[in-house]
Amino acid sequence: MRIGELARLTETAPRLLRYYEKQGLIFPRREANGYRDYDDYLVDRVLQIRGLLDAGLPTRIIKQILPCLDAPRTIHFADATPEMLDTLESETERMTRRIECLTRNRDAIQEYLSVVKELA
Amino acid sequence: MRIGELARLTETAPRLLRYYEKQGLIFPRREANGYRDYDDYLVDRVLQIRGLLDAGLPTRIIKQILPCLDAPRTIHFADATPEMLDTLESETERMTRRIECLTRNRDAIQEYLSVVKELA
DNA sequence: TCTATCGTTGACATCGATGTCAAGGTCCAG
DNA sequence: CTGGACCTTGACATCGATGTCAACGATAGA
Repeated sequence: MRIGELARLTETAPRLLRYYEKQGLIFPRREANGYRDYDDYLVDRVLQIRGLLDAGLPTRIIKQILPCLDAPRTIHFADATPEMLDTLESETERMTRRIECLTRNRDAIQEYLSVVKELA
Repeated sequence: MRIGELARLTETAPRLLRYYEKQGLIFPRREANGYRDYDDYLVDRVLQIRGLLDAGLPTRIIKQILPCLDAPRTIHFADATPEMLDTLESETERMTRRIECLTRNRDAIQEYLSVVKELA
């Protein structure tokens, strides 16, 4: 599919799809006329990228994470340098801390909301 | 305490403590000489702010969230306008989506790491 | 008192994600 | 063949969080 369709399917501006490509997150093929040609699986890919971005991860890290999440699961040994494994390990720790912080605060807000509603 | 000590305790540059103040997240008193004077409880406050920022929330939202999380719990009815309750509700939904996305991807990375380690 | 260290404000720079616009090529429907 | 919709690249702008620097005042220890 072309960039416009992917943009509609993922609610992502074409500008950003090109940006994600420049950051090395997606690699569309090209039609003979130069137009980008996106495979269907890139819909999920882009949604995942948006989710991770929204969750606070920078494209630099997402780029390292994505190859590990490909389905069907292919273990990319070539990519699995010790430094990258370290990066991934410390990144999962950061993600866990984020999850805890988000959960704690979300629960506190929800409790606040429920108290306010009860008193209404 | 003064800004330098708070900076050490929270590992946050003084520049940012002033920035958070300008964004309306903290309100230190002033000494007679103009120096900012931070209460002890602001250590936790700043750590919470950093956690929320790191979790992807903008200061604009954090500013609305913080008053709901004060301990001892004081329900600020004056602040609890319907619009703000709406904001908080939709923000908790966003936080839940973030948590799910982070959890899903973290688990996938951890599984990848465990597989790679097993094969090592 | 001198000096190092810390504090103040304000301006300007940077960085990543995103918006916007210009100039031009492609494609298709009328 | 023409007009509108879509694509290309590239430049420049914006926005929030953060870094850095300048010019200056306050503090504290030798």
